[in-house]
Amino acid sequence: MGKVKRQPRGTVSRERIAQVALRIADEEGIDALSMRGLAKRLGVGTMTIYGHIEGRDDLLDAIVDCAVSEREPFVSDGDWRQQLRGSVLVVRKGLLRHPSLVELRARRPVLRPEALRFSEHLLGVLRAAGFEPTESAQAFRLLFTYTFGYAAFSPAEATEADRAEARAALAELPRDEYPALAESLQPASEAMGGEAAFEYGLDRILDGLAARLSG
Amino acid sequence: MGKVKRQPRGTVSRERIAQVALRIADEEGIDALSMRGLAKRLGVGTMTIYGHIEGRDDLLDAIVDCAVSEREPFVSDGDWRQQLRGSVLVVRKGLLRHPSLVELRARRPVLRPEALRFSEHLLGVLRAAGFEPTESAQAFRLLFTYTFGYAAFSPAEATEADRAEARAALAELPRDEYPALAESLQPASEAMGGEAAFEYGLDRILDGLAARLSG
DNA sequence: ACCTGAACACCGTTCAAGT
DNA sequence: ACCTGAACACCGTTCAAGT
Repeated sequence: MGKVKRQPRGTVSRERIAQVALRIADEEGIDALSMRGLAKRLGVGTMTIYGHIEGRDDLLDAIVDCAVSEREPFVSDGDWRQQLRGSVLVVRKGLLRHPSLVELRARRPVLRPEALRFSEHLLGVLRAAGFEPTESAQAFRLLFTYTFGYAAFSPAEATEADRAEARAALAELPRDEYPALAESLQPASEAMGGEAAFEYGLDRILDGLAARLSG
Repeated sequence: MGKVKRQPRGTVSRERIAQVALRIADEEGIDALSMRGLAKRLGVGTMTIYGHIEGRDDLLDAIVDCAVSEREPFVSDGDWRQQLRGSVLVVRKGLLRHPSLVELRARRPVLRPEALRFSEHLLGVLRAAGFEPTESAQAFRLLFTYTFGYAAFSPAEATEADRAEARAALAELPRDEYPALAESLQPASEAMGGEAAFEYGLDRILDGLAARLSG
């Protein structure tokens, strides 16, 4: 295909490759991101990528760096609870903007320095609030797990087709064996949006942590 | 290779295929499970599988059914809090035994009737405890998200090599920029095992939910 | 009826060759 | 120095053929 003109040398760089790869991963998922497809999108030969990126694992690291680089600052105002709540919501916003971060984190631990600033910030707030080091680590894990878990396992990110499929599957269950699920199909229960449900859970977690300090 | 003897007809069935596939998925991950590799393990031609399973998606459904079928019964004794706590721990045990369930759920919603009994049970306990339908759905999502999120994102399931890599990466961070993470490298903070941390978080969530009923 | 090899369109990565 | 086509060992699935 003569359509795609070869770019002059030096046009692709680690950063540019990561940007385009991040876009593909966010839009179509990590599985749909291939070295060959990425090269085609960049207008270069497949092997050109290997001049700037060591391989698929390194490409995923580059994607994380690219996605994390545009994060908003964490919240450092207010009491410890406001800081945790605000900072968790900042990260949630980042995960909504770049859903591939969740998929990437599920595949392997993310140890990029910039990505670790979330851990550092939350741990620092918890320590300053009065939690001992061990409990701070446990509380951080709770908040981290909930934030990433919600993004990974919440049905909210599903398409309308997915939601229709879910409704159909639930409607086919025998009512007498699944009475609570049947009730949850009522409009009142479905009305709750993804953000409201996320904040409900976050507030229960913060209530539970607050009880540890005041008790 | 004449080593692998052909099995007589009818030896493979949907159940047997699912059992072997589940084993591979649990041990090596969903990505390592291939139709070709599975067929080789079963001692049949690749296309024989397609006589019993519609395709890869159907294979994953069959795996879920197989893994869920051996779950322990949920806890129905005690007050609502004991029932929630006990039932969540039953599911956590199942996820530890079959880690591929977590990977599968992360890829797409699981709508198999037996798998939905977890939702049904927890929703029923929450309704009986006095939560309204909408709040029951939110509280269930919180518990579900935490349980699956912990299995997906907790570093506990990592190998010793992974943990060493994590320690090395953390040790290389500039101490003055990551003081709280540096502190968390101390032995006292690392001593907490995966189960203790899971139950810590679960208890904070239950505290937060209890506060909603008593407040 | 049940099983399966060949073929097609993919994939990541190595290697040797092009400019 | 920088880029890349061919090749290798994979993948899921369709199709037509074997028994």
